[in-house]
Amino acid sequence: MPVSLKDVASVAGVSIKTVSNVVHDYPFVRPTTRARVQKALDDLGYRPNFSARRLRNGRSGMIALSLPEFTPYFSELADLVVVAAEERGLTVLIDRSGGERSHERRVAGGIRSNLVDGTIASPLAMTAEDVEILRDSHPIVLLGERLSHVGVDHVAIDSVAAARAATEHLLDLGRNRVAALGTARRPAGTVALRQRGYEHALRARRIRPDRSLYADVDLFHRPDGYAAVHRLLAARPDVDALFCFNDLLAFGALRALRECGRRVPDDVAVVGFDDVEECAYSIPPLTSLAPDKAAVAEAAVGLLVQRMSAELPIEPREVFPPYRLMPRESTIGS
Amino acid sequence: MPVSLKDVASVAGVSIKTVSNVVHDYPFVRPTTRARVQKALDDLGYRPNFSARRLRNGRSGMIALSLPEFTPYFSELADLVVVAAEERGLTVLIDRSGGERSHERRVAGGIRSNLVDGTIASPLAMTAEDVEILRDSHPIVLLGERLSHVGVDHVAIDSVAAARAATEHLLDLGRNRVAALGTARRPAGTVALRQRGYEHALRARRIRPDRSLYADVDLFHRPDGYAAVHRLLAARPDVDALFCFNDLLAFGALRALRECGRRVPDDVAVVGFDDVEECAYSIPPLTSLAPDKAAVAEAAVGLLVQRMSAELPIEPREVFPPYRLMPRESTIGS
DNA sequence: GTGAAAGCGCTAACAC
DNA sequence: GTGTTAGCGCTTTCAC
Repeated sequence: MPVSLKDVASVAGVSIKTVSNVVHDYPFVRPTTRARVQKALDDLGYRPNFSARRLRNGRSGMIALSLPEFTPYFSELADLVVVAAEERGLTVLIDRSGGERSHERRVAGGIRSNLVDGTIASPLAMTAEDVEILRDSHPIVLLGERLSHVGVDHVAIDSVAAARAATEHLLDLGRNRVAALGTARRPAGTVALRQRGYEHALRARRIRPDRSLYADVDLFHRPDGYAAVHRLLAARPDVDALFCFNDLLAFGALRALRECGRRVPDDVAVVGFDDVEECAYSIPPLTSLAPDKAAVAEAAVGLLVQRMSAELPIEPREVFPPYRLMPRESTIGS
Repeated sequence: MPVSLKDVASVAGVSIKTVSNVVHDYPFVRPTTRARVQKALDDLGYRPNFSARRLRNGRSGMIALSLPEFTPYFSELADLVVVAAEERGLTVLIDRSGGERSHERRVAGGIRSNLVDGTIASPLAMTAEDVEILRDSHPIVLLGERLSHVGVDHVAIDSVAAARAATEHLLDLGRNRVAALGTARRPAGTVALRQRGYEHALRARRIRPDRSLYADVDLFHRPDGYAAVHRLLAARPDVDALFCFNDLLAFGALRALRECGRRVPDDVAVVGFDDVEECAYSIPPLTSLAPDKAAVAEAAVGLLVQRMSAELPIEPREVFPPYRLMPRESTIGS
């Protein structure tokens, strides 16, 4: 049975305002009154009604974090976003969009816009137009590079440079048949950028990108990496290195390589992307391109908070958090 | 700029009620009126204010899912809970408690109680008393066995029987120095139950549980399994099997075993618990006790929905979803 | 078919 | 120091 301020007020024999004052630690309340009200509060088990509060003052103190799914990378990121938000007194409402455009749209600016004060979204399927519509009505910060230049705040590492660094690490090892795992028939967003970085690295060494070394996938999960590497090895048994566009693909790849009798890194060196915790425990441990996830989370929350509390419109900003390569045994042996 | 029903009404030249009727697809609205209102709705970009709606009709259509952290098991479970809830038209607000008691209490029945219609919580630190206080004021369903018999709905596989089955699998393989990885100085909750299942299995084969085969941990993460197995091997180099209380511990264990030159499963067979996706991709793939996670999620949401919509108080119920052992190469070779 | 108005619980401006 | 009151946006009788 919900208890309202009014209930407490009548029990304590004071007005609703006095109860409100006590609840909000308003200093100018006579100590005896305060004690009496506090007792009534405790006895009745009063708890503020957030909907009413939000309706009244227009803020909920909550932000939404919309993620396609709870894979390791997004889980680790969510953890950090929650922490960063808590430091600012904000509660995070986490939403799993399933990568569906309709859901992403709804979440980002629609249904929730009157529930949360702002949204951090990692869109998979949302289009630039979707975002355009939303951004004026609701503070929003985008994670990942898919919709760059769309006029909203943006947080993502420089994917091209990072992919290039990962590929160069393999080339520096003397490998010259480096495959790219995670490409797509019609590359877009993140995939396109990582592919570009890979190609830049090759070209800088005067190596011609070779279509037969591109392993396409539908999703970025372990089974996709597994299946793609089996196909790749059938077509190009001479491959000597693998740049995987994320770690899950790499884990699937490690398994496929092992099944095909390839030693890692002796026969094939493997680099992943994201540096999820699992990298340190795979066999062999996976060298991975590590985005500074804490910096990503911090930047996203920071930008969003600024935007939420801004009086005037803010120019869209772009933040590129740092990254670094974490070398492990999948490339440098043990 | 938020648009209210009133705004739409004045633009469409009708009353607020008519707009509401259109928004709610109330059938008895003259088509011409409906069209005019719909146009105003679209032009102004009306979106309902959820706080107001909730304030008015007492329900938010949201449930909270409170998890200690976003580890693989909880992430997979969260995915399934979101899906199960969506099927019932509910939105899930996911909360990361960090395993802190104060946070768990707040979430479970406190701060959020007026924001969500019910809560599914997987408590790590919450005590029985905490739950007692909350359960009458707020629909709640608990995941995991830690607080059994506390008078609230409960969903958890039979941990004792499941742990026993996992241990028996190792014994059936002819191993007789089976260590338990994941025990604690002061076993409680899940740990106590899994330990008991392990001991039951041993005793049924007339094997005396041996303290030196208990590998204690602080947390259930990969590094804890890794460190504990290094200690275990130092003390008991003759161990020939490992029952790990969760998969992450097992992944840490696999790595430690490999570093110590133990072959899996030839020298040491390893069983995990939870059957997270990673099991199929570890090297070797990990045999694991697989709770039916979809059934857990389904049961949790189902119980909660019943409770939320109940007129009369419901007796606390306990649901034990099925589980099964998923044999893989970490015990049965390849 | 549509309109007017009360009231959900809260906050804040304004009285006293 | 404390009380009164308007009104946030919505739903829902109850009139018309």
